[in-house]
Amino acid sequence: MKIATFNINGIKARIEALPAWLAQAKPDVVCLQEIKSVDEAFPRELFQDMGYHVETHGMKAFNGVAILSKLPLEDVARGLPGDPSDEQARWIEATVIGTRAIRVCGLYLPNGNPVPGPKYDYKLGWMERMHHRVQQLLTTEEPLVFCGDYNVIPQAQDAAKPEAWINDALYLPQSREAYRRIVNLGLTDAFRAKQPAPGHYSFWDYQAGAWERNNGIRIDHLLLSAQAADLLKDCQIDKAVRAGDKPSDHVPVWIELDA
DNA sequence: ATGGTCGCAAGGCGA
Repeated sequence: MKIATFNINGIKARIEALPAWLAQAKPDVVCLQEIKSVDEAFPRELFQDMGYHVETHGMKAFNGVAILSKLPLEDVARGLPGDPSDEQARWIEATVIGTRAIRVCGLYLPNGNPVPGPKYDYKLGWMERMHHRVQQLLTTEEPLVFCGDYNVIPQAQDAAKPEAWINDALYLPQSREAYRRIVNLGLTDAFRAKQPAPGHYSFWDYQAGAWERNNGIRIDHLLLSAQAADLLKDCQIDKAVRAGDKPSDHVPVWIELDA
């Protein structure tokens, strides 16, 4: 089973590039972030016609996540538990029914800039809520995949210019510590496990020729529970997508599971 | 230190 994560930065802007990538990469499951659309405006028929079940958790203009799956989805849940006042659409879960059931969580973790301020406080609070949700799900002992745009650069080797990020919410020690606390619940960073060499990125800013200079960062991650990590066969970044027509500033990252 | 570029949606915010 091939499971991908892709921050598309707006479904309207990616209405051609996303189907083109799906047709070429043929993932079984895709978690999308920043659909920037309400559920009613999401072009679900386009993806249904390509053989995907479509579950969205959108909102007007910003954020928004979705899961596309060629396999049936069960027990869909929307929103990260722990704060009923949180109206931002950043979390969706579903169980994918393949040869075995896999719980897939698609997430769009808050950016957190500028620091300090309420946006950074929201990021850290959101990460604490995610820590709690991961703890809860781990008790099920199901294979779990937590994938999405984490807006965290885990280590210096995950940035072309780590020194440029030292005061940024994506790389501050507190951000990386909160990320590490989640990983240390017992999750495996699929890409790091399969591609230990530095210099692989999933995001290049639109500004200042970041792509042309390969000034990237790795912030899109697939974290696997032990039961899912046992099934891990491969993990790749589809870097070439960034050089395509009208690209997102992120590229897809995917895993192949023996399931 | 600043500005640089996109997307959404129709002015400015978010990244």
